[in-house]
Amino acid sequence: MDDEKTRTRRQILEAAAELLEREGVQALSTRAVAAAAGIRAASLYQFFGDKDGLLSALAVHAFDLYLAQKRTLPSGGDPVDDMRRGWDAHVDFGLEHPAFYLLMYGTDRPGRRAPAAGEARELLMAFLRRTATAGRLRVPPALAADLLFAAVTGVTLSLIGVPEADRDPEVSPRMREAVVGALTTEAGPAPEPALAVRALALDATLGEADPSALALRPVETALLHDWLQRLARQDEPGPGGADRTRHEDGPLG
Amino acid sequence: MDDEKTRTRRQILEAAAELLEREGVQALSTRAVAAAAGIRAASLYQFFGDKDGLLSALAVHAFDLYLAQKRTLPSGGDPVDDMRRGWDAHVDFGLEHPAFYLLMYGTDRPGRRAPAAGEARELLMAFLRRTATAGRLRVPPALAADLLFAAVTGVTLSLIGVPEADRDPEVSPRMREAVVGALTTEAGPAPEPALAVRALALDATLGEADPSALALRPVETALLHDWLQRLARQDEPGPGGADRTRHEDGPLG
DNA sequence: TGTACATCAGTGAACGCGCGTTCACTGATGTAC
DNA sequence: TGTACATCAGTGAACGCGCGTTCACTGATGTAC
Repeated sequence: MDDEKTRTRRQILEAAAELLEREGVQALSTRAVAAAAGIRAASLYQFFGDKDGLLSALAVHAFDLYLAQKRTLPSGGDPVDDMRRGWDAHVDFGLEHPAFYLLMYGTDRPGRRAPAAGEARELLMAFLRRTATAGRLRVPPALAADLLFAAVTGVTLSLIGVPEADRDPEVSPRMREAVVGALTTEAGPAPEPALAVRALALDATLGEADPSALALRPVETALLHDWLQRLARQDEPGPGGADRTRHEDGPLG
Repeated sequence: MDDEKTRTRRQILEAAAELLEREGVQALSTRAVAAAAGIRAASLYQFFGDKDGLLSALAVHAFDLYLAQKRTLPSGGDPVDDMRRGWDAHVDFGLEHPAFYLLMYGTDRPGRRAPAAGEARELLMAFLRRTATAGRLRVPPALAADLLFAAVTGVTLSLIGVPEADRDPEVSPRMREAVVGALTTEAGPAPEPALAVRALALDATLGEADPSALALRPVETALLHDWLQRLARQDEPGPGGADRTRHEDGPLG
């Protein structure tokens, strides 16, 4: 019986998803979703509480699809290659399911991000911490996550906004390489890793260690984290060697 | 009398703009806008035809503000520095006027971009063609425009979605430098400009020349344009020298 | 200068619509004796 | 096995609301004679 209810719930969500992809977000009235699912609008309230609950459940459903697709990616050992694959998978998902993507990452209501987006970010952060531990990250994982997020959603949303025939297929790969190049270091035993990279790798490793097993007291560890992050931000070689000094203290930084 | 009508129209738009910034897009009902402007909802139909006309006029108004702010930027001669200043002005505008920005670049209705956005892109393209003529662009202007647009809107929208206190001030400058580095070449008389840069500079200069003054026939000129663009895309030094070969033929390109 | 008329921006009231939501109910299913 | 009862998913109808839009009208303004 409970199984049956779960199954009905899933069927409603699948009908709503189909409607969403076919006619867009604004076609998702309670009546339209109910009709698509073959029930009455009033019945939705037993499953989802109210319309917001329905939309949230739909966003979770969308993230499930997204993460399921991502999970099929083979991990090729090299974290930077994994980053590229993750980028491409993200953009592909957005272009294959634009309505879902807009529900997940669109800007209807900024700040009111789907809660499931938090989980996706946590997965990204975990990946970036591992990358930092491997000494392949130039910047702190949180900053890398912000930059990757901004770049990949910017690319995907702008491609979605353009008719398929008019899309320049180079936009995504070029942005990907520009960002990957700015965030990561070369593979191999790095002939003399920079100070920042070493600080970051240590910081990430420290963060994963059991606090009670460290030779430092908590307050000392916290201070060390702070110092390492400051070192990490201090001297990273910029991509392409562009002159950044004149702009580092602009209105945003 | 016509002046007076124009003035009233402007006052309605300013009231609508204030309402938009104060309460968001969805507060913009015809009744609410009319009340804010001190008139009746029915009167709006004399000025704007219908609600869509009001919103379009509001988007135009927003772009006017945006371009007015951009026009105050001093041009420092160097096109790459101008590109940086333009980036910062864009992000600043978005963070100062988030509701306007969402109306202009948000993703409520992908594809249904405000027509005024086309003018803004044309300004960007003109700037990028000049940059290419100066031999400072690594890629064709249209591709550069796509990349700049995707990156700067991605950064701005993602910053808008985060509470002001939680924003990392490094996100925008770092993305800016990554993209500027990927799109442009170093200043100075470039000790041996790459083939791509020379091809692009020639292509841009050709595009600005009077066709009848050229020694080539139209069909020859068109073919030359094509060849130059192919050369331009063939060998650009990637930022940071990241290994791109394995990914160039991915699902997107 | 004064009067009759035309113009038209703006009004007030109402229309019909789709929406989210509520609620008493029905009828099938499961349970207790 | 049979009967009476409890449960509850789903129903049908209605509620009130805010919305975009329409339209006959008003009254101030400008114009022609």
